[in-house]
Amino acid sequence: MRIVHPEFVPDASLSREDMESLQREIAEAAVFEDDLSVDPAAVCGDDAAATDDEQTSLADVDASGDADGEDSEDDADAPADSPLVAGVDQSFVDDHAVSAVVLLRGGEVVERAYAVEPVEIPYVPGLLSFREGTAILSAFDLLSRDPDIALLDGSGRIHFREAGIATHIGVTLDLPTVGVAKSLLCGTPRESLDRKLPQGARVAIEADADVETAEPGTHIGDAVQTRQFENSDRYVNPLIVSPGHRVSADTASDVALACASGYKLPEPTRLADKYADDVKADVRENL
DNA sequence: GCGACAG
DNA sequence: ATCTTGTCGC
Repeated sequence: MRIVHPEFVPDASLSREDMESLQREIAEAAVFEDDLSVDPAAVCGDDAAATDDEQTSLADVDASGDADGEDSEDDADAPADSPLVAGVDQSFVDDHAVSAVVLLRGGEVVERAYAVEPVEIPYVPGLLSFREGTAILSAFDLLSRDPDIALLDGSGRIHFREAGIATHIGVTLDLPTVGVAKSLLCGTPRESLDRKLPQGARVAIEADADVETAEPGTHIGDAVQTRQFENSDRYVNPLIVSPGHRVSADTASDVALACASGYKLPEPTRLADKYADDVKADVRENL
């Protein structure tokens, strides 16, 4: 898909100082309120408007792609009107980042693409998008159509400068995005997360002194329990969900929960994670 | 100097 | 993220 804001494209050659100032600009351009073209409740297929046919595609998806793999399948027919949801995740092979994007419509995978780009800088908390952003944008460029919304691994607004990877990519592409992280980068939960939360529960995360661009107390995201053990003493840790761009904190969590399918990770992100991992084998050779 | 932080 | 055995639970 097309880059709407070239000035925000992540540049790993920038100084840490310039990266941070760019993030402040991105945060100001970001919209942390709903501006979606779709109904959050219908994002991941069957719901109230439950359709009909269901088939967990397994042998319909193939593979292709090289230093910039791609492969599109136009079969799966889910409600043609339901939103196109993208799941994005990265894996690494030597000094290269593999970004995988999976497109779902009504719960069915309709297209996948992945891109491989050399990693330029090490991982630095708060600057993740400058390390993985190039690969992500390359993968998005291979898609044959534009998603209505995308779920990315990592934070969005829950970030020191409210410009996590989901926000950076969302603003650059002017695409509604949701950040889905497995742990909290910053901010303070309104309630302790050290206890077993029931399935579907959400605990607000508010800005604290670590979030330098927001007034303390601002609702910047939620800890969301997308999955939980029922008859056990053990428990699953909640996911940390936050707005990337053009979605509110509540809607971001609604989307994550609507895409929950029995696993901790929402289906889009879960499938992208698996795809990114599967692709690693093929990528190792073409290097 | 100490603390501290997505993937 | 990545490297890996065993273990728990449905």
